[in-house]
Amino acid sequence: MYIYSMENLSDILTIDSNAKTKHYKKGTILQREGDQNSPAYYVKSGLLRNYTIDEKGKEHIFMFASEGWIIADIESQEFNQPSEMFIDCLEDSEVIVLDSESFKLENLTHEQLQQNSHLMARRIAVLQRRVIMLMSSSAKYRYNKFLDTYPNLPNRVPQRMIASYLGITPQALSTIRGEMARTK
Amino acid sequence: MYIYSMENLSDILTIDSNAKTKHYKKGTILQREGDQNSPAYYVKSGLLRNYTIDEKGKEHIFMFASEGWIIADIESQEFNQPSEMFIDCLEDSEVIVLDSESFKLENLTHEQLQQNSHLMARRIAVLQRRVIMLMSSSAKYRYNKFLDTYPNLPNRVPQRMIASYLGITPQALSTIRGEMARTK
DNA sequence: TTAATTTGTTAATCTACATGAATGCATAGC
DNA sequence: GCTATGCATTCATGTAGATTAACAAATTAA
Repeated sequence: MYIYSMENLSDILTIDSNAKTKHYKKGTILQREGDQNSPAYYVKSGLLRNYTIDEKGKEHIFMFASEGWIIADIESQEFNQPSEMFIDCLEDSEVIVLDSESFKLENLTHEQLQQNSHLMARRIAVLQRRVIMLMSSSAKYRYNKFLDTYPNLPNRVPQRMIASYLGITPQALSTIRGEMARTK
Repeated sequence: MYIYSMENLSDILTIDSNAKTKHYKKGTILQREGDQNSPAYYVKSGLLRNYTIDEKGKEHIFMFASEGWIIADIESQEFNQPSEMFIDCLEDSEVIVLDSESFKLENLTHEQLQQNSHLMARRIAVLQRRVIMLMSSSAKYRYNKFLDTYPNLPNRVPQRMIASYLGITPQALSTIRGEMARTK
């Protein structure tokens, strides 16, 4: 699974000329664990997230995708396996659904492959940083880094989901915020 | 930075026909933080690792690369920035050094780009799993998963480095191993 | 060979964060 | 509009793993 931003919509439409914009209500689940041939979603407006649910029933959020981002389950696409993750809408959203077929590497032009490689390289960079942060930084540090990196998200995303993204409980995040407010 | 395996050497040589095999002694540092134009390394024999060092001077290992793997700093290549990571030899190693120039997307054929995309997709899958594991699993579980996934590495890699890869201290890993040995 | 350095183990203590529960607010459904 | 469900906060308690330190075994250097 990955997310990346694209310069503009015309790029998308050369990938899949059949692509149509769809409107989804907040809370709509676009993809479930177990789905086959999971498509990619380009977000025109609104906000999506993808996440897994572990054995204990706990959600773990990988990524938020707002305007101009693509979100997809790269792993299931690469290995042709049923998806292990969920994608849903945190706001009413306009989304272009890109058929999994049109995203297959065989169907991409040289240019599109290059573009794709850049986007994947960036995705790798983000994931790598996140691994390092999880291994070496406190929850407080990670939260501040999150605020720096995605300054517009905190207004739009419930705190329990930010906590999930950071890998801590909502209670722990609340405590951190309390401390920060007091220390000022 | 990423690592991936390649079917055979001929693939490599079409990428960089000038590539020569070099021999390095155990402990040799191939790349340092701050290096520019970091190349990719194909491991013919031996064992490499890449890692960062944080503000407190602590090492964090991203990956081990044994025979047939490529290791490189994708992030620094993608953004043309000085590398933030180290690469060194854990054993005497035979390595093919692939010039950063020959790895630029502009110089790759359509086939090579496709190949590259597959490898990056896999790398993303691995990193994603690692993020999830760090967020949801105990050190003990992660260690056992590591043993399952890389059964030949524990003999070749010192424990403190396995601990570093897992994101725990050597003492914690030792305790876990002690418990496992006792429980049997 | 001996000395010096690195490695792995064990144990005592400390701390960041989890868990569970109670409370006040906001949001959504009817 | 009222009720019910979900969300954020706070507190009390529990625990995994960090830290510090001491020691034995293995490796490297002289």
